[in-house]
Amino acid sequence: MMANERDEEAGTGTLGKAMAVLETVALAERPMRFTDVLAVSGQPRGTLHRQLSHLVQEGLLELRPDHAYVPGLRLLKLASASWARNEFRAVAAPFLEALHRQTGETVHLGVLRGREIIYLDKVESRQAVRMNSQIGNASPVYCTGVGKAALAALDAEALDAILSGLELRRFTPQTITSRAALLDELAQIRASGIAFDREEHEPGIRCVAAPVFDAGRALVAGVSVTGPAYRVGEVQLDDWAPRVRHAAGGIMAELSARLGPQR
Amino acid sequence: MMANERDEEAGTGTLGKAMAVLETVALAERPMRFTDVLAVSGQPRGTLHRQLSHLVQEGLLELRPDHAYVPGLRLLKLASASWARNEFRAVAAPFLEALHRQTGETVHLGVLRGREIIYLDKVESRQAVRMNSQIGNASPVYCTGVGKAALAALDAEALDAILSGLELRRFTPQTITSRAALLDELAQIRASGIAFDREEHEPGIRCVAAPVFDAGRALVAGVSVTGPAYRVGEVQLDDWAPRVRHAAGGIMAELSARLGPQR
DNA sequence: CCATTAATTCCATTATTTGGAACTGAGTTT
DNA sequence: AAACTCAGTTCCAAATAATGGAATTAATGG
Repeated sequence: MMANERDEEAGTGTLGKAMAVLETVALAERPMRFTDVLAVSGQPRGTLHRQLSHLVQEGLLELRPDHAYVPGLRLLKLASASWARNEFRAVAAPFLEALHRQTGETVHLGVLRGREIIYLDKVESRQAVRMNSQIGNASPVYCTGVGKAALAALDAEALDAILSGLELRRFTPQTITSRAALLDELAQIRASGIAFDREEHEPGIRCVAAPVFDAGRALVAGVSVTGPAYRVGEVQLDDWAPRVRHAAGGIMAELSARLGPQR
Repeated sequence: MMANERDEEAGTGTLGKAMAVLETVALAERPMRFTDVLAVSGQPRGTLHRQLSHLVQEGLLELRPDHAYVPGLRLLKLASASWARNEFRAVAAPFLEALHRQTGETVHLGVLRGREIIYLDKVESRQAVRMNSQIGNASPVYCTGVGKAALAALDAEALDAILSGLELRRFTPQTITSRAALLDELAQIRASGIAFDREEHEPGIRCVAAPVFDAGRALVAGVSVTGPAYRVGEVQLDDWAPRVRHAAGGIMAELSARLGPQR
């Protein structure tokens, strides 16, 4: 109960510890003050204080006049470059747009990182929600379309490494919360090449996804079309499935064509 | 000529050096290999190699099979949180949208960070360019509307600190490249509360901007409306100026109302 | 296959981080 | 007003991690 406080990487080395502190603060729901960080970081006062000071000095955090630490702008600058120059994203973009044109709904591209899905890109259905709040967002693997698609592309060993110790938290009544049921589902996804999310993560949100992977680049990802349940029925999802699979196939083909040869 | 290779922060401390390396790689136009980084980092082989390894281990960089270092996904995750939880952005968002509705053109919110403007948000004119490629982007202060607006909000001392040693590189025939001319321009902006960018940064792009600042929060920023020269004449810019100034005023009022009291 | 360049590993030296404790200063209670 | 509390900051000897020159191994290409 207290062992998995920072279960991803345990923050080894000076940089690792600094990043652990940064992540704690940056991902916190609300601004944290020194004592708040101290409570969860498990580090001595002096040490933590210096780490925070260094992070502030580097522009990764900002210290507001009211002593609250908030994420700094340097992160944005770095991430912007990281996004703009991401080759995988660039290769996939036209396929995402095509898929959006065909379906009219929101299209996502998500990559597996550790035990999470990170959304790399999206094409919005309209500008309703207005922003790529989603890009860079981390979501669970086991209850999102993209996540399950990505899991299905893994070999047994890699899959086990991710699932072992992963808590299958319930988000909605449909969330898969048993390991056995998840493995069944993944087998089905492997067979059909298609993953569905039937309101398993957010109530009222459905989605069809297909895996995208590339052994040479050790890349495991997924594409999906997402829509509100009132507009997108299960029949509609089935109908879109081939297009989603086709887009995924196109991305993979393009990947090996564009990036493979020169490997 | 070789002194200002890393002129912003000189990367002191272990974290600072690591960040300097990260920035070098993340902001590079193209993927860098070990030797490429070595050439510009000015550090011994062993040292640099370990630093890069640590960055890879932390997910801030990725090492591709072809030995090229590329920005890692963890940056996106951190930046996404940083963006989503930024209070200033949240306060400004409705004003940006109003400005977009009034003008129909692209609206930007940019913040001064060091000697650069970092774009915090934008509302696109249409989905032509499709993505917030701009968000997190760093642009020069002296030849963008938002940048000049922000500079005009600074006191003499702060302004001097930024301008001293800043190279006024020419981007277009209209770029202001003399310090004196820039100071004149800033005086004019201070007087009128409005900054123009008359194709000074990118040919064919014009913009009106107004400063947004808050002494209490040590925040210096700007809002702008940007459009292509063929569609947006100088008369049009003049016409929009009051609205832009009004939006900037609204943001400042809201800032002190929402965040001021509880300081 | 050999020559050459690039990438990685090694390890004694050096610099930085560590962490317990003491200090400061603002706000609160007696 | 003095005593108390709590959050934040500073200090410094000991422990730890980073440094960097040189040797080793892997990749490239002629």
